[in-house]
Amino acid sequence: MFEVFKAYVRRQTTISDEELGILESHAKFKKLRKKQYLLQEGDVCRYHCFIASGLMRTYSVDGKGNEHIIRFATKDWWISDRESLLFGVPSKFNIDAIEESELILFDKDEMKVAMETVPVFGQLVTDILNKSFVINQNRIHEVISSTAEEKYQNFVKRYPDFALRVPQAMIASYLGITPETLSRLRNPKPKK
Amino acid sequence: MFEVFKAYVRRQTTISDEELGILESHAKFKKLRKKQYLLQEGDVCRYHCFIASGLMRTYSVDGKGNEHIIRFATKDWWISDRESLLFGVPSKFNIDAIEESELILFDKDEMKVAMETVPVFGQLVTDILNKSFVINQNRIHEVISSTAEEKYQNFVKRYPDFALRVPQAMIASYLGITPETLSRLRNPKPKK
DNA sequence: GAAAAAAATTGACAAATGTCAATCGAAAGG
DNA sequence: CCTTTCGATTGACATTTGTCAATTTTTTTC
Repeated sequence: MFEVFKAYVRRQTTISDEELGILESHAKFKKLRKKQYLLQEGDVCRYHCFIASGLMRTYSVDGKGNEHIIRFATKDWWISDRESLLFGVPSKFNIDAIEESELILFDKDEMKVAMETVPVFGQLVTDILNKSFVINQNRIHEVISSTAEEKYQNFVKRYPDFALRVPQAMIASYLGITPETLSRLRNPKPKK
Repeated sequence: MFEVFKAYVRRQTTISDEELGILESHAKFKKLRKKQYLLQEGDVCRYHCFIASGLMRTYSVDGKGNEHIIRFATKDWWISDRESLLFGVPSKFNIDAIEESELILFDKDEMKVAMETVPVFGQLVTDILNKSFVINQNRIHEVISSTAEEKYQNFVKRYPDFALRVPQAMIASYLGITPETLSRLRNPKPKK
């Protein structure tokens, strides 16, 4: 399973086998079935998680029992609750598997060591953080400036893969609309 | 003006006067009157900007001429268009001064040098990035899961200062609602 | 492949938010 | 001090989106 991670890192940086070995020495592995939790609300997030295969989501559950998905993540993406991880506070979110998934976990402290010991990896992680920031910024922009329909169109364009693999109700949740509204966007009334 | 920046850095890290001197050697200064641009849509953002005083905003203008404010920033905050800065692409956003502002600019490349030469500063900047990520994540969560009223209440609670200094129409724009809707939230119909 | 469960659709209606125009009030400039 | 401009409010109405319940369709499980 670590091969996926190696390939991922090699694709983005120039790194030696020795260095990859160091990273592997800090890694733990985990397999999740559909619907299994990686993190539950109230828990403290301890790991930076790399997805070797599968499909995951991060979401909250509000007072009325409604789920709000803030993020999907799939192969070659990282997932964690950064707020909980960074500040050691209980997470507001749940993370679970939409599809059976294989994960590579790096403990918070070991991650720090790994990033310092293998600077190219540290740089890679910082680059990811920068890109994630930009992606979030753009999502904020979209969500405050677009109609439900535009949001859905953009979602399909940006994440065609998710549009196929994720149940519609979850996409609606990610977009901040109800499943019924999304269904109606997709099946407009015949115009006459 | 650099004193504000020094105080800011000293508050967050242990840093020597020599190191602060190095940082100063990379800094440029800029003063903006109300409504003056720091960055205009289409331009490439070249600087990391620290706000020594004043109040700034980042926003886009859509096809209908409507503004969408994605961020306010004030004293001791950083502002830039990270996407444009990072990737060298034309910015989708405008940045201008809501109030007369004093800025300290660090050119992209010089910033990199500064962060490497003064590691505590580098760490500080990375920490800020991490925190910004978390703030954005929380904003996304809020905007997909809250009503207009909740968003406004949270805004006032989180940024009481902005709530006083920023015109209501801009707050509405930040929240992704119309000024009329915000006005009505604030002045509910007498109930009988 | 039948039964059960989950997901998506649809209808009728309610609630929230947007649009446009008019008015009011405050404050900024000459 | 007056006038002009900008910001905020309000009303009437349109549009979008949500809610709830009933069906239909698809997928899963045995």
